Amino acid sequence: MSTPLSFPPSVARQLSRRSVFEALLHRSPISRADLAKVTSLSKQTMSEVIDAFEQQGLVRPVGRTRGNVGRTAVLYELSPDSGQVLGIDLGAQRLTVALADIAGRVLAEADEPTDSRGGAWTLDQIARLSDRLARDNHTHPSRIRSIVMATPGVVNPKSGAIEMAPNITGLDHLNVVGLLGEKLGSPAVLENDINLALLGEIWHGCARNVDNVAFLALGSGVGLGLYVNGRLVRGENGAAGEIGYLPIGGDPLQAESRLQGCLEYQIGAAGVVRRYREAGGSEVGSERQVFERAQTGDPTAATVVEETARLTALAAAAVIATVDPQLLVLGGSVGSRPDFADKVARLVLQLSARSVEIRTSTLGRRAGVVGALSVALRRLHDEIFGVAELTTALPLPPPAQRSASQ
Amino acid sequence: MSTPLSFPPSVARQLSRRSVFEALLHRSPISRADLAKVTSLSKQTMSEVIDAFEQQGLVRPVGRTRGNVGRTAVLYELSPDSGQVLGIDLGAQRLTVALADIAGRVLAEADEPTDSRGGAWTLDQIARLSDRLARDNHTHPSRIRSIVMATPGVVNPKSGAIEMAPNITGLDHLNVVGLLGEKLGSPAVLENDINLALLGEIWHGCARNVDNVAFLALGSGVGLGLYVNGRLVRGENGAAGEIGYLPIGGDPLQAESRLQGCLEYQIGAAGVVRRYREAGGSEVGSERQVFERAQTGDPTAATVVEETARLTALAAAAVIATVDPQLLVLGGSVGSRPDFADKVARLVLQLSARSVEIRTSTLGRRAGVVGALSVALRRLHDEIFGVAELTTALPLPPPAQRSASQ
DNA sequence: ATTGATTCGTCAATAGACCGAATTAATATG
DNA sequence: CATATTAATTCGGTCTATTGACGAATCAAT
Repeated sequence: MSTPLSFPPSVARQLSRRSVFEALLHRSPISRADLAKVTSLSKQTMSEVIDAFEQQGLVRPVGRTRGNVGRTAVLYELSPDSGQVLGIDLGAQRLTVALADIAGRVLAEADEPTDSRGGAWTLDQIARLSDRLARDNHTHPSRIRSIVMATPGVVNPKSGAIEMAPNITGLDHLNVVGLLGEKLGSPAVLENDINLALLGEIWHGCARNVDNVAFLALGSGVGLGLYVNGRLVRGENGAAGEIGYLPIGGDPLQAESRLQGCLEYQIGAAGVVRRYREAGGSEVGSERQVFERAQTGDPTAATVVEETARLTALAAAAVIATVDPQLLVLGGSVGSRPDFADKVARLVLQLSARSVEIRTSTLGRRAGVVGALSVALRRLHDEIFGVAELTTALPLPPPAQRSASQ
Repeated sequence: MSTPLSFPPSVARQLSRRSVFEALLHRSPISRADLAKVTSLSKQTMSEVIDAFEQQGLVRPVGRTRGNVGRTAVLYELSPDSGQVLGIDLGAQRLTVALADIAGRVLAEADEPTDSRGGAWTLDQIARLSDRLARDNHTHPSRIRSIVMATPGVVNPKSGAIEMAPNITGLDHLNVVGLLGEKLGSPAVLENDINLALLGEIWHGCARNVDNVAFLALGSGVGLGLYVNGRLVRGENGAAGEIGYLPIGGDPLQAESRLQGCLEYQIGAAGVVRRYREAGGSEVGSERQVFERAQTGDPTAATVVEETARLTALAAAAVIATVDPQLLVLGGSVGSRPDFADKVARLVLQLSARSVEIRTSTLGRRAGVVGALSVALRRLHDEIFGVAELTTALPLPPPAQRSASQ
């Protein structure tokens, strides 16, 4: 329970390093004098810290100031080759990989169709694509120090293993984290794709600087990412946001509802197609066609789309009533269609007691990789400058406690 | 943005003090030698810290060790009069007040019917009762250093003001925080009563040591408290957990639904009574009688109760699908009825994809005050030993960032 | 070209905080 | 009563950060 480690004076140095690093992260080419001002550390301390950083290869000089009165200052920035991170988005159709340096500068991105054979083939494909990406960018895979992969399905927050990956075959029984880390030579972590898309929107997308966000993704399935109090909500089993199981749109005790979720049975891609067929619509290959036909005047399709929007809005209203987010982001291949998102937004505002801001995803299918990068980056930073042990709130004593005196 | 204060070596001392305090909190009569072991600080440092604490009046010696080989050690405990906190639960019917010392030992508790005139009378009543409680316990109101009050309705998380208090008249337009703090002579904070009941169960009740809890309270109204990632979820407007507005149990666009909430219209106390009347039941004064009649064989009442349980379970299932808690606690005057809770629990397990532990509140109507005490205590601790500025995660740089070199 | 103002960065001195080792104090045990 | 054992203090040394003084490098003006 109680903190196992002592606090030698070096915590102070650790904190100093941390705040210098943070300043470097945000105002990159910067002089030691300015760093001292920003961090309100002394110039002296600053020189010591920067020297250490430079010896470590974390930081490098980039030119000097010019034009100002007074002596010129040496400018520093985070060294791009001091550490890199890899983000992977493993989708059922598409595999995307991106590389960023320690300062969060995105160096490169690549994607290709996912190997449909699944299992070990998929892992091989990931390794190959990542490797190529690194080499094409004049860097070496060994520089990569943190890897995060977005995957559909439920990721167990304790073991980090994939528990249900409906659309990618043969991954549930593999030690994906272990194998991936081994193949790529650095620690890898998995996270649900919707959660990472949400984090992507928070870092680079439409949800910047918002602390309470709900991300509703509607595509082949329906899912929710939750960001509350500035932190991702995973849930006890990693199953937070599995709103396919919301008791909305049908009888939740029915067989289909129990199997794939009451709501998902209706508004998932398969559900949309089924409802269109049941309503007498002609044969379609995918849910996309239903939406396209609705736009070109097919009344049956329009009704199906309308009902889909209504159910989506009900789900959104349920989430809003439960967590009261500041912002609702609509995403996914269906959810981010402008016509559809508009309908949903209008309905949500009618349904909710208080008004919520609603936006559509700006990163689209890139959201997953970007989010993966952001987590990989954060993990790397924590590894170098972590102060996790110090941050926990003072736990209150258990009830049994009674005064020893009197 | 960046940390405004510097880190003189005294952060180290602050952290040491903090961890010594924590150890004192949990293993109260304890010697300096043992403290040194537990915190893994040196005996030397420990003596310095304890000396300072003693001078400050935070700690006091209580006897010595006996019976062991070697020199006896002086035992210390947190001094009960070094700081006290007050918890208040302002209910529509009942006003409860409790006093605890800095170590979380509950010193006294008192309650009486709420002054039905509301507004300023209620505030006066609170001040009077609190004052009496302090004096009856040989302490002085001036020793109280932190006050937290539970109140029904939505509390704005930014201003701390009551925004909707449906059952207590004349409080919404008063500066309750200010007046209360003034009357009682120390800083006061408001929090929603269900949120505090949840925190009460987490501190002293049935949800100890659980990090993801949903507390579903069903009484005159219906509400939810959410505890996620070890923190309370308030929502952007303090309206998280307003599940009366879940689109369950009726048409969410209907006038009643929009006004008081779709779900609440059905399963709130008024809704239960109304449904019983509509189903042909004889006249009843309160929802309680409906539940009692159901138990004594009234078939109409039984049907109404059954439907209430079903809707409650649907709401619970919605919450579980959204946040995936480890534990669901049922509370409130209706929700904690054993017969009712059993029904709901059975239904929830049928409805949810994965099994969740379900318990009923163990603190009952005390939950609110206990939770208020826990928050008041935490605020006091943070005031003395806060390290809040250091705990924020390293923010990632914004997307605009580009390398200055090349 | 010289001088002055201004800013950058280092040096040296000092204070706060920690630890480990040695020392003194107080007790139980044989 | 001597001895082992544990508690607490004293002392010396290390690490970190601050402060003020000072040299170095530049722009601006004479």
